[in-house]
Amino acid sequence: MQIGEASAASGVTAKMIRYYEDIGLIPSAVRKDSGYRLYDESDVHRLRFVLRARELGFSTERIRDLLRLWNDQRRPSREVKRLASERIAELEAQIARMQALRDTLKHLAAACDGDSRPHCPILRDLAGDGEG
Amino acid sequence: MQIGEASAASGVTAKMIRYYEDIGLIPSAVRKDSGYRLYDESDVHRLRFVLRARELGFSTERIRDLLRLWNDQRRPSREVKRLASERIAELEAQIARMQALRDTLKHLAAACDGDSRPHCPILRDLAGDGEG
DNA sequence: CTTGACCTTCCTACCGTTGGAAGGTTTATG
DNA sequence: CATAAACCTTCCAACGGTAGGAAGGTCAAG
Repeated sequence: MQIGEASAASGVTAKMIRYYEDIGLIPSAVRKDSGYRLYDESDVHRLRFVLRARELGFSTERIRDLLRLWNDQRRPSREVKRLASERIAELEAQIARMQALRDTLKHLAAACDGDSRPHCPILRDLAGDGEG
Repeated sequence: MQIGEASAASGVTAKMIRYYEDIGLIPSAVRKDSGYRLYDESDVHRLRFVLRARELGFSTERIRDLLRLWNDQRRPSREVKRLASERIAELEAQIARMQALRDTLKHLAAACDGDSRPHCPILRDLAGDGEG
């Protein structure tokens, strides 16, 4: 099948398939005489794997690792679990950071009247008026 | 003061100060005969405002809005509060998305033995083996 | 033979930030 | 006065991941 069909079957856009090939995340596709890329079911399977890993927020480099482990029949599941745990830790850290921002903004917003008058604790905070 | 001192006083790198000027987020700095940019306390104050807004994750365009409101003595605080509320909603959405990812990964990681054997529910999920 | 869907490569942009190269200016010191 | 070193200037490129478009080649059906 050509790239369009592989794209439809995998959910990865043709643009991204070419990009993934370009950066070496997936092997170079076989070409027809015309230069068109050709894919088979196993390529589509791999693209779906990449898509799912991206949906879970793994970076390109981590997906590279995951693909390598996927292809390695003798992998220790320990290594896969470690990558997942690292991703979980990243997510926890990001979540905590965002929750802190949200809480700060909520406090500020709660203190702001939100009417037609100019007085505003939000701007006051941004301006650092309560800092030193 | 020159850009280096303004940078140290505000916490915004000289690189970013030039960039903010370039995109019109802050006004063009006055120049010495040598071409060096010159700043005063109010410039530093504005840079700190921008830095704080960025720390809270506001986009450049939102910061543009916030600066405009900050400078407008007749602003309705309603508008500031609305921007903050929008940012809170963005954060809530991002947090929820990341929590969902984290939970999925936690379930998968919990089901993975993490030993020397190759069997791995995480790779199984990524490969979509349980999808159709 | 033409239409149109599909493909190719290459260049551009987004966002916010960082790095570096190549060169000019200012200040302090020998 | 010369020189070093700290500072500044502009310009160009990169990061990650994705998207858009231009200019052109290919292939099937009508």
